[in-house]
Amino acid sequence: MSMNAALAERFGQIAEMLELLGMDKFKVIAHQKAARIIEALPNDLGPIAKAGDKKALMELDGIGPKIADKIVEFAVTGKISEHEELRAQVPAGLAQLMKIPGLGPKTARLLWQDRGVTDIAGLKKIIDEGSILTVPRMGAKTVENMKASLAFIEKGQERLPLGLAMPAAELFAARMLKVKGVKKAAFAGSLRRGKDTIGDIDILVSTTDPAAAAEAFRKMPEVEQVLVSGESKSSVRARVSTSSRMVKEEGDDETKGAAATGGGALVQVDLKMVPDASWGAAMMYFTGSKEHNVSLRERALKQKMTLNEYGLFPNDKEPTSPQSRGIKPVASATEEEVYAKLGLPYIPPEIREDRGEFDLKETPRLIELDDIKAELHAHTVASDGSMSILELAQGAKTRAFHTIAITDHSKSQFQANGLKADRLAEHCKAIRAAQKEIKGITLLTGSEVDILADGSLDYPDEVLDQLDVVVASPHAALFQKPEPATARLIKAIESGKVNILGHPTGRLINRRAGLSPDMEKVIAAAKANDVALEINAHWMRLDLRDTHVYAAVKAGCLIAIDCDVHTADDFDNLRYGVLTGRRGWLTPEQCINCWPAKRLHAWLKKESRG
DNA sequence: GCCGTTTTCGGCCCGACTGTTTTCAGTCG
Repeated sequence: MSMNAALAERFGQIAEMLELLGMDKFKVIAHQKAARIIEALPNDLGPIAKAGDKKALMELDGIGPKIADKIVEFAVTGKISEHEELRAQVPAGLAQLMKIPGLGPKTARLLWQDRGVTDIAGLKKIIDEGSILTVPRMGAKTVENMKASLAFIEKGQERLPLGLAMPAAELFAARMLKVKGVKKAAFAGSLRRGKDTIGDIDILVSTTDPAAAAEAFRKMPEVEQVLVSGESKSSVRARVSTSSRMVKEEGDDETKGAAATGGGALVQVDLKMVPDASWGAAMMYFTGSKEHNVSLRERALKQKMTLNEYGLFPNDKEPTSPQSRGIKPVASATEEEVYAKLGLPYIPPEIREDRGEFDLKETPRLIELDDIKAELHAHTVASDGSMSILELAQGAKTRAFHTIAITDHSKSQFQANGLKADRLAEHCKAIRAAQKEIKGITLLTGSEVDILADGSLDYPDEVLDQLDVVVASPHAALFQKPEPATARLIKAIESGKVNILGHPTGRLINRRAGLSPDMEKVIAAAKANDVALEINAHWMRLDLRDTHVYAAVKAGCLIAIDCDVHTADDFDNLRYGVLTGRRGWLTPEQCINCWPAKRLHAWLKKESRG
């Protein structure tokens, strides 16, 4: 585990334990915030912390003198004394208790101090005995809900990958649009912000008939449990497909798919209903992030206004909500006008993370799907792809790309039928021959060459020199420690033979953590050597991840967004790569796939590479 | 514990829903 991850984990635990002890909630929030900030940092805090550079640490938003001290203490001793002391007081199993939906810190504390419950097993015991009913505020219904939530978390609830959640959310929204009275329907939440995984699916509708919308929502075939159902919101647990292709093919046919088979993943889906005049304010509220919204509301208060999901209102400091008293909002119908009245440019959803977006003077021109004009990472049947060279070229041409690079695996990927040098030479001939058969798109010869554990490349220089494009990627030895991983990637970057560093960490979402190199150093090396860092657009990879893209973009490093095409459907993953790029504030200028053919081809031929 | 376009002290977003309650606490997003 990297130093940052270990620190974030400890601050998260400190926050949890303080909460369980009923300590000051703002101290809790401060530690939660510190954990979140540190988790998202691209660079390793180790060197700064070991040097005792408190001042540098305190420059980070949310890190003050006390937390800086704790970071230094951890870097030097490997421990945080406050963390150790709290652990001696609070049973470790209580954290698990708080992960049960509906069971928060107050209840966990009550169960612990009143009944001696210290973990989930203890909770189950008093549920079975029935003695839980004598705990204050514990009635039969609460216990029933608790049992359902226990069953839910025992199935192991992973966050749902973007590529599975988005097709499902589009299906739900499309259905809601057909319900009587519904004027608009869209998904919001972390899904709209393009996060790589999501905890639940948020659907917003504007409607004149909330009761009809709620009923249609609860009766959808995927719904297995209704959690909440009120006048303006409903929450359910629904089963969604875990085969991304199926949802697309399924369309709006409600009889097939996950709901019928019982497969798939169980996910919480929230429906929020608002009048159409509140659409913009509601979209902002429901899109988040929470941190972004808190900042917006604080900003509103400073301007003598108050912001909620119904609109931006003058702040008359009355205790009841302005909309309930018929006060007319200053802005509410569109997100643009709400931002404008707060003195802000429109902020794209993907960057609403309270990470500098409030300093923007105008809306940044972030990359869009249609900006992408080239695919530079694709496999054919020569290694582990399912398409021929011509089929691949045709697929790229259909998407109006001007260029596609054929980059099959190198020899060490024997399980993927990687090409030895002689086969690669033949393959390049075949690519050049295919070029003669298809017009309107440029075919480039290339390889996805393995970066071996020591950082050397899987082909000798003279082989790489023959190729138009070299994508270098780590595939094996993905459990390396951060230091050798950093050296490995930098050695590949500095080889002078590489155009693009492919899926730099090798992570697989929910399955494999991959490498944890010092990304700040990798980014600096890539910038210095004019190597582009890839955002692999496959939803199981999204590697670089958003925070790495953000750091790379700030450093002026070039980015490639590629689908790593193996089958025809893989081209459709591009939108996830673009969303990840947008989360990193990526502009088309900094993304080589957006460049005109001439500029891209000239860049690939740069002299430093062969 | 953090932070400053009122502030270095005194704040720190806002509303919906549920279940258990006789008016509200706890949880969630």
